[in-house]
Amino acid sequence: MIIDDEDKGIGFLVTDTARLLRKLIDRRLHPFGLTRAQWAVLAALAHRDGLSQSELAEELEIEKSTAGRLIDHVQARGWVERRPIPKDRRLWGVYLTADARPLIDNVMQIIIETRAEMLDGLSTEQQSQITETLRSVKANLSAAIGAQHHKPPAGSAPPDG
Amino acid sequence: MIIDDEDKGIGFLVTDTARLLRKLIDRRLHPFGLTRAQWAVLAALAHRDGLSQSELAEELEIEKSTAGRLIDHVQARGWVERRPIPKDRRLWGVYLTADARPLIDNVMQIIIETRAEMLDGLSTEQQSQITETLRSVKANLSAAIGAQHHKPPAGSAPPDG
DNA sequence: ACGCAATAGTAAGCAAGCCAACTATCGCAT
DNA sequence: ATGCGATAGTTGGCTTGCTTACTATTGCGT
Repeated sequence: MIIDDEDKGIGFLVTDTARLLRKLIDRRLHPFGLTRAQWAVLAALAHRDGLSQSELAEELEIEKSTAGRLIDHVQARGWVERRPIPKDRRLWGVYLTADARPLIDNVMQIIIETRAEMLDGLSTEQQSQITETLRSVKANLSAAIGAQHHKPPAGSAPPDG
Repeated sequence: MIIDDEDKGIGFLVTDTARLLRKLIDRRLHPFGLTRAQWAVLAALAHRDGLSQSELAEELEIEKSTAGRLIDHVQARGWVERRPIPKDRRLWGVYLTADARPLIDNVMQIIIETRAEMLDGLSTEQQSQITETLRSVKANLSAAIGAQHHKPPAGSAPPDG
């Protein structure tokens, strides 16, 4: 039951790394009035504009409620607009505005620089390996969450005796 | 036509992985009335009991305000208590209660199982590599944040407005 | 002894993430 | 065509995280 420092393990390492990355990027984007999460929205739309909110949520792998609020923020800043989609009145397409374009170019530079700093000292080989490994881990976690979704934890609440 | 994970980069990969991990563990600990972040507090104290709040914050690499609130929660649940430290009246030692011990044993099992699922299919070699690589990345990020700390963003001025 | 900087902890405010519950709309089956 | 389940989006509530600002206490230098 003693937890070894070294054995704090990959979980803590991933968590800490993600937190530091968010902290760093949030600070660097702060002068632009932008957060990392909001940047992800703009980046996704730069890749493919006009996604519906649910498509955006799926793309970013966040809940639709979270996506909706992120869109609120960037829309309030004037970088994005919601347009109704005539075919289905439930849908709202999210589109970048003209204002967003120069912002994206600027921020993209910062992101690229930050990525370089983050990966400083890593060999190309290491970068490929960590990418591949993280993809496996992510897939494992997705599978576990999916399973959790269909069947609630076996040990916790089986009142049927 | 799902957008390729490929060019999203290691940053998004780390972020997504951390988020999935948190989601999974939060769900599995929910029956215990515990979150992943609160578990980290208990785990740290299981490793070394009686830390002050600032020491705990440093150990967990979070801000002391965040740590304070986490302690509030686990204290409210009765798993931890704050004891004044006579030598310095600013300090509060955080100690596990007797109630926490069996909980920790139970949760530890779940954490270990989850870790195994997360790492399923990875070779020992891959596990060592990702650990080492993540440590480098984390160090790079810490360095960047430290630099940011001393010298506010001088080079990158926001585009007017 | 006094004043002042540093440290420990708290509080308030904001963003982001989750979940659950709700409304509106759609589509399909009867 | 009607009604009902499924889907899109919103809202409210909660936790975590950071930042900033505040109080209390300490310790050091003069």
